[in-house]
Amino acid sequence: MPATIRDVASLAGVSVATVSRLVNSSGKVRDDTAARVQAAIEALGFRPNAVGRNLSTAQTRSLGVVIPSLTNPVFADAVAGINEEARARDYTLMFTATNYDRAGEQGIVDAFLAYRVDGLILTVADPQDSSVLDLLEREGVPYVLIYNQPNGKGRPTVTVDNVAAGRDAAEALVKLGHRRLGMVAGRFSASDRALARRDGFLAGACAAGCPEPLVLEIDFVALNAEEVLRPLFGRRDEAPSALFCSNDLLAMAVIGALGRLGLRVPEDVSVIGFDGLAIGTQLHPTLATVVQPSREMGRAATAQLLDRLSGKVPLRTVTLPHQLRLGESAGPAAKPSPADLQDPPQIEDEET
Amino acid sequence: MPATIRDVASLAGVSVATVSRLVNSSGKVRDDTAARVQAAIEALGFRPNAVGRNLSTAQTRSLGVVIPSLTNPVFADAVAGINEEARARDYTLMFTATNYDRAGEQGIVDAFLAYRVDGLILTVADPQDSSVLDLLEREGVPYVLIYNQPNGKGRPTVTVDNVAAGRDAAEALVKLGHRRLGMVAGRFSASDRALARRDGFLAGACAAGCPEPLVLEIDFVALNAEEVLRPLFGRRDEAPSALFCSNDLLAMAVIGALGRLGLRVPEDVSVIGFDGLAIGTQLHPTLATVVQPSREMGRAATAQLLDRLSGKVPLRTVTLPHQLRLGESAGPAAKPSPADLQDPPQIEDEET
DNA sequence: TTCATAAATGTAACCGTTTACATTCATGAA
DNA sequence: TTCATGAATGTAAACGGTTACATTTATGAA
Repeated sequence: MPATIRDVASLAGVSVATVSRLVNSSGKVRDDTAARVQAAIEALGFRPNAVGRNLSTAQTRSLGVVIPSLTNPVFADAVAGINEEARARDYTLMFTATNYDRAGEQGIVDAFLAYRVDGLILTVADPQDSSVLDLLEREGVPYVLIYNQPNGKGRPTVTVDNVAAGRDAAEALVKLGHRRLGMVAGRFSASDRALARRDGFLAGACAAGCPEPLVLEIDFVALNAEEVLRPLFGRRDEAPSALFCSNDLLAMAVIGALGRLGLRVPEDVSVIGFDGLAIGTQLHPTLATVVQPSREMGRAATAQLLDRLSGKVPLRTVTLPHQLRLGESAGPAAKPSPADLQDPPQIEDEET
Repeated sequence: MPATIRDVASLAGVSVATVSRLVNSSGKVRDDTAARVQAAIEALGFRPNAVGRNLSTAQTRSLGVVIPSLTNPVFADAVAGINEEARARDYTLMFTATNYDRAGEQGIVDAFLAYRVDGLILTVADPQDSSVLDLLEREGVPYVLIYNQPNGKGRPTVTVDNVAAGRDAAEALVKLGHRRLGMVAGRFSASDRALARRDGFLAGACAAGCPEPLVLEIDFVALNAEEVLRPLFGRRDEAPSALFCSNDLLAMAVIGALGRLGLRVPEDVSVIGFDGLAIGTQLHPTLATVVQPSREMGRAATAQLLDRLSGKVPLRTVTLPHQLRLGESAGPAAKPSPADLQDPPQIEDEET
């Protein structure tokens, strides 16, 4: 129904080649002809059909974006960055969320490949062992991961150093005087980065000579932080005085749950999250967190992919700096030295 | 480079038509031929090129999604719903956020039209006066709005009744004993729905015989709720005892700011938000809010659009039910009548 | 004026599908 | 065996652009 390039050509009395040249500024056309063609274009409301063009040029100027979920704002932030960069360069985004459904990844990528996206940006469940990524390699379709932890396979990723960040979180808590640390995480099976953060956190705690932190795995969807935390704080003397949460959303829920359990943050328990969600700075107490530059990560991944698409710059793994933001939710441990002195005896009593 | 239908056909020793019939189950092909073709498909790793198909069939099985921002989880929720429904029906999503840039809407929709999306789902700045929507009407491309408040122009929308919802919020607060109400909103110029909520809220307050609530407009991006609220609560006896926020994110920031101002929620000030973000139920105090079924709105809009695309069901405006969720952040007004008398002295005590 | 040259424009094949229509093949009744 | 019939398959023309190459037109030097 809409006008085609041929309609324009015949109305302007020129050939389709001339119209194409004008539309794409891909060749010279005399001023008066250009005017005639332009008039025809406007008269017909001609809008070049990208499908035809894509078929002919064998590229679509579109990118596929695959992330686990939009429910966690951290991904939304990354997509915002991707969106900005893509738009600036006149690329269009095909988008989908997998809802952490590992099998679903395949179907989605299949669809994107059918649409012949020029490249993809994804966060997958397991980059070490991903049939989707294998497929992309095989088909030679360029892609960049985000959030996924770099890995032996040398897959191009834009991320922060999750291990180091986890260690930093531990060190920050230790510096505040905490010794009994704990970690609350979503399902590790769905998040290689949460796993890396845990490793770093445990290493940091260990290096500081703390007892091995307790690690709690919480189902993110059927979230009931209160129930999960209650047993942990049954005996205050054994309970952790500081909790590291694998993401900010979880940290917010944990702070809420602690409040409902009658525990004050940070006076009774310190909490530090991960992500650096903007809303964290608005809460009371403000949320201590490890900030990762999500928007920037989205931008960087997109920029890299598009650079690769024009020119042949190879894709590589980029580690962006994370940053500790010590909000009010992380405070000094209560009575540092007396507590430390009293703890060991208690423990030994128990053992004997 | 990838195999085409012709490659498959010649390898299998059949015509392209047969391959096409098999791939799309659009005609009969004998079992043995089918097997041969199937083998060829697998041998070559043939993946039908959607671009070619789209050109030929003049439809793309893709939808354009245009929303103001992903930073507010409420939109992310809607997109999640859109995503689910689209995926279930084998449609692909082209996505972009406008960042509340009204002029940008045009470029985005132009791009989507160039790609020949089969339909669009959007939230625009001003549905009353939108060149984008006019364009879509003119081109006959089906679309459904979400969040946008229904309007005189009869544009198909999936939303809640924002006016009624605003009124409900006012009534709920009044029922809790509050009389001095206030509202905090983002920029009305960017949100017709915030405007509608305000209208309803004011109407509700008025109907209950309350003094006209103060309405504060806050720039959402350069958010500094504390500065904005401080003057308001300088004189406690004149300050509102309950605040209605035009969205949950804002409500969370407001609660945080009140905390920093030394005011307790809900003991000193009640706060009620709008959206029903999931995280609200995890906070402490839990967030009182008007719940709108965002995910469902996304689903419904998509379902409607897709129904329209197959079959000729006309598009219409759907108003989904909202629901008051009275969280802990909204509590009874402090000692209705005596408080009014005692408040001023208390403040003066603190000041001296 | 003539001609070489460059500028402007046109022609038509091609990109990878679908599909109307034509053709061939298999089947079973006569 | 023959033939009508329906099933299976093939042929070729779209779809809406791009672009290599051919052709025409304008320009200016001789």
